[in-house]
Amino acid sequence: MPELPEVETTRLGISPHISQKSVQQIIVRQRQLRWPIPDKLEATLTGLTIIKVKRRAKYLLLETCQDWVLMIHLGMSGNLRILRESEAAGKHDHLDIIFHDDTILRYNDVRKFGSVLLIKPPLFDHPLIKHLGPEPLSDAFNGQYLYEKAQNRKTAIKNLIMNSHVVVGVGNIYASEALFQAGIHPKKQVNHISLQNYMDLAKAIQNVLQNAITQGGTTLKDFVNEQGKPGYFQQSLSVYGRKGLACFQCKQPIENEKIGQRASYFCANCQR
DNA sequence: ACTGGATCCTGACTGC
DNA sequence: TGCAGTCAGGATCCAG
Repeated sequence: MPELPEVETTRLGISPHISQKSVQQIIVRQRQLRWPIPDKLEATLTGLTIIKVKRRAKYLLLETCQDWVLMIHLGMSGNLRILRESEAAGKHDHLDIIFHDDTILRYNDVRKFGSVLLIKPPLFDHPLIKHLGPEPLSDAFNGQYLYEKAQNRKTAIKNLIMNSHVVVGVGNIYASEALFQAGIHPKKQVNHISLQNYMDLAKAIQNVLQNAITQGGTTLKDFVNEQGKPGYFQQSLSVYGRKGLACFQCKQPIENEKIGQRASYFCANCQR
């Protein structure tokens, strides 16, 4: 399930195959995703050239030569692949974008939680982007920032860092991993955490995400890159999915509890 | 303004 | 073997 590293891996993977190419044809097989694929997509995008593939949070932004941007979210089970030649569409292959040189960008999403939308700049005004927090790997995100965001709240720390209005791109897996790395219990109330702990946590989040990007995304569920190949990050997970197994630091069993409706993994001994 | 819960969907897995 | 129930998970929406 794509988190920020998977989306970035996808961006880096598809960009060289579709940049500076013009759209020749679009095939939509299923319009009903998180939001319906707009009816005007085919007429609007056909003939336009993709200039650049950018990313904001977990949204991929395909900028065109005109005033349109194709905004793609992979939801939880979505993936984009590059095909060199036509290949029979599978059950959940909802969209093909075919370029003038026959390269195909194919969108697949089993659970249909993703979205494909057409938007106009300025992007920061778009309702889905307007209220997003800073990118975790940017200078705007640091311990001081997190500390300030926490002051008037009472929620559990794991909920805070997974809130995309606070910071984007930290999903369920990497939230558990970062909290373990920082030695903070996922249920700890956000206004009871010191500035020093927030500085450690911000660093841990950046460290976990950067490592995952370097390694090409996690393959824990069904993530595949632009070539349909899995990532390799799962070997590096310290707590996620390790319920009952020995903590790598202290050998106590890893615990599993629901926090904010999400499965959470932690070491009650190392994380306080 | 903030919080927790419900919600969208399908496939994998568990238990009877 | 079959069937029902549970779970996974991003992010929005809604009610309190």
